[in-house]
Amino acid sequence: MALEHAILVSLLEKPGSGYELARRFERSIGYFWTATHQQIYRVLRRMESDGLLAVRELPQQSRPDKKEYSVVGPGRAALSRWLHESIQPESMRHDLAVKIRGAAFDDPSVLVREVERHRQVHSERLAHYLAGEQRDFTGPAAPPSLDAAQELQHVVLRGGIAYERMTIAWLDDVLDTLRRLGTAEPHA
Amino acid sequence: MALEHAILVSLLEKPGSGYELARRFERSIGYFWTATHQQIYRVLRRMESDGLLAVRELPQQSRPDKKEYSVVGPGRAALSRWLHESIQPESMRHDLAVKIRGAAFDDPSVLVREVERHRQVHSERLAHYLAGEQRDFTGPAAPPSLDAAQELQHVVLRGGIAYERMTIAWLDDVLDTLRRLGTAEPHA
DNA sequence: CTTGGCTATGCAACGAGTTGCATAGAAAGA
DNA sequence: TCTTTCTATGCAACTCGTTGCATAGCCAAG
Repeated sequence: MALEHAILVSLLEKPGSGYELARRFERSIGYFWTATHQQIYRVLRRMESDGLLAVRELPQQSRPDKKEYSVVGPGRAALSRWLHESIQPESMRHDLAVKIRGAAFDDPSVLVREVERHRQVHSERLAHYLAGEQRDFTGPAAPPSLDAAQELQHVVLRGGIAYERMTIAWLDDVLDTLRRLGTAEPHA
Repeated sequence: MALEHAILVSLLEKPGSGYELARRFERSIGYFWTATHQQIYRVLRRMESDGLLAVRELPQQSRPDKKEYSVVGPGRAALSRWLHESIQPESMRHDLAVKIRGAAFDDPSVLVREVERHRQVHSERLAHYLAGEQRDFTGPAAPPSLDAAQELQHVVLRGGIAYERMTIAWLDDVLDTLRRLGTAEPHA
């Protein structure tokens, strides 16, 4: 149940509402974790009733009220406990790879479009990460010296960048292979 | 619901029992998809009752009977349909990255051991993949020319290799960062 | 002026995935 | 001999995660 921990980290970095968390999960935290707003609201309520979080109701005009969550003592302790546990290395879950192997039982060339589309998405993500890196860490507007939290955010972002670069290179390899098979063995 | 599709691909590559599938999911298919035997048995039963698979009961002596599943017409059609659909590019779910960002709120050096352990696991996986590549595709015992299915298996395996190499390099980067922070700012 | 998007939260239902347990005989190692 | 491991399947209970829907007022674009 690492969604809880991802939420703790995100709220320690900055308190916020469920809605705000959901948006963060589409951006920075979402580089390596995703969740829908449903998931987030449900877990937030549970974490609050477990005493890991505190809520503050912020009435807003012309907008629904907002519940701002922040981490309290037991939440911080829970995160610390988790950091000292060991987790098992993640295992992949890569639909596209399943499709690629499956293409052997159909026409491989039907996947060319799909793989191109994925390549496009990963290119955009890479550009987005690189822009973020410039903005926050390596560009002229970035702070001249970084604290520990920023250093760690940067190394995670470098992981995201490395992942996208690797993925793009691999998808090019896949496209070459699919096109080679397409011309060599035209299917029905 | 891509587990269904992963099972279809695996059974098209070679019919087998739930138990055998579970073992494959620890090896080749498992490079990019995982499932427990529970998951697999349950889905197999559903797929069979949906008419996607056929079962053959193989009585065995001194061993529980085995149910060998194979893909039948509608199963093949379901796979083909799925191949023509588009799927959304996967999104990460990387516990370790959550931990790394979380380490800012504790002592970063507690993660060194953990990251080293993950690095070790990924090194072993890389060695395992490279051995498999030698055996099946690039070594002297590999078939001299490959059919489409083998080409596609190979390009997926190359993806696994690229992934592991990238991950190992990134974990080295993480270790450098953690160690730098550990000496620069010794915590309580 | 109407459609769609944004903020903000939530219910209900479902499907996906994990964990613990159970059975049961055979072979291999301590 | 005793314990563990392997083959082979399965139930029950649970948590995790997704999808569709609902509310509700505001703002911007067509």
